Amino acid sequence: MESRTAPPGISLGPMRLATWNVNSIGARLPRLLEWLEDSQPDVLCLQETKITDDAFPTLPISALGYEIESNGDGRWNGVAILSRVGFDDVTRGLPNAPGFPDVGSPQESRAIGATCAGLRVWSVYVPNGREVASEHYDYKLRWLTALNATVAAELPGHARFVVTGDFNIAPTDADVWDPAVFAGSTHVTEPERSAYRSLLGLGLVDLEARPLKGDHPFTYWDYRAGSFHKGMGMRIDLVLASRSVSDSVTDAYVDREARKGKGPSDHAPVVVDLTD
DNA sequence: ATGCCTTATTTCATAAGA
Repeated sequence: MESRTAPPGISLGPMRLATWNVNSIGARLPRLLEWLEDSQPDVLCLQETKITDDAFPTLPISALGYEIESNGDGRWNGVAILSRVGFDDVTRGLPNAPGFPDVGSPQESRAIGATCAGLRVWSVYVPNGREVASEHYDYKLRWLTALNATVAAELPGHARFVVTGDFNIAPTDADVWDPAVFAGSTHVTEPERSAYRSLLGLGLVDLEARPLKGDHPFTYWDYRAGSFHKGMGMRIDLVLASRSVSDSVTDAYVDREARKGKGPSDHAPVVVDLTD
């Protein structure tokens, strides 16, 4: 497919952007293909693909008109971007991300950036953190610092800029089904929320999607204990956008329908419609 | 008090997720 490159300041018409933590693209492929046909995103950011780049199921996805850029290391993690409006300037990994378990260890596959029809997009899977005061939590905060640095470096040069994906941060207490349950847990601590607010401080806007049902735009529900049907969710999949992008939003919603039925991911897609 | 579910893999058990 021919790549489309937009000159600075020129957008190429309406665009549907989406993000979805699919919890294994191998297990989710039938649901993903069905969702692509139904929802018709122009650009889809994926997280937790859990597959190497070589093994990525390119054929059935390209048959629907999408090009694929992925950054995967196999069993865990893994991110990708699907685009039917072309790719430019693909970046695998954050330029300065720490490794794990040591800062100097190889970088995990948690970020991929690309420019699609003039929109600079980062698909990110922020580390979980596991337990506060663990090495995993420290790693999460270091990783978020690196993400802040990347945004600070790139945002000034890209009027149309988005960083989206699974942030593993609930920005406020309203973003979890019961704040009392999360007291002392990761995802809600002040350092994590401070890292989120730092991203906003750089000039990004949190495009808070509307729920298709109920009052809470949750994007994740644990598989266990009937959490989805009881409304026990969290808003941790975010779309953070530059002011230019934010000003062009015509709709943004959480597609909770994708969380229903047989073999769903534990996350729902977030869909954002943009116009000129 | 804990598991509850789902995933991939070093598979009939484990690690990880959030």
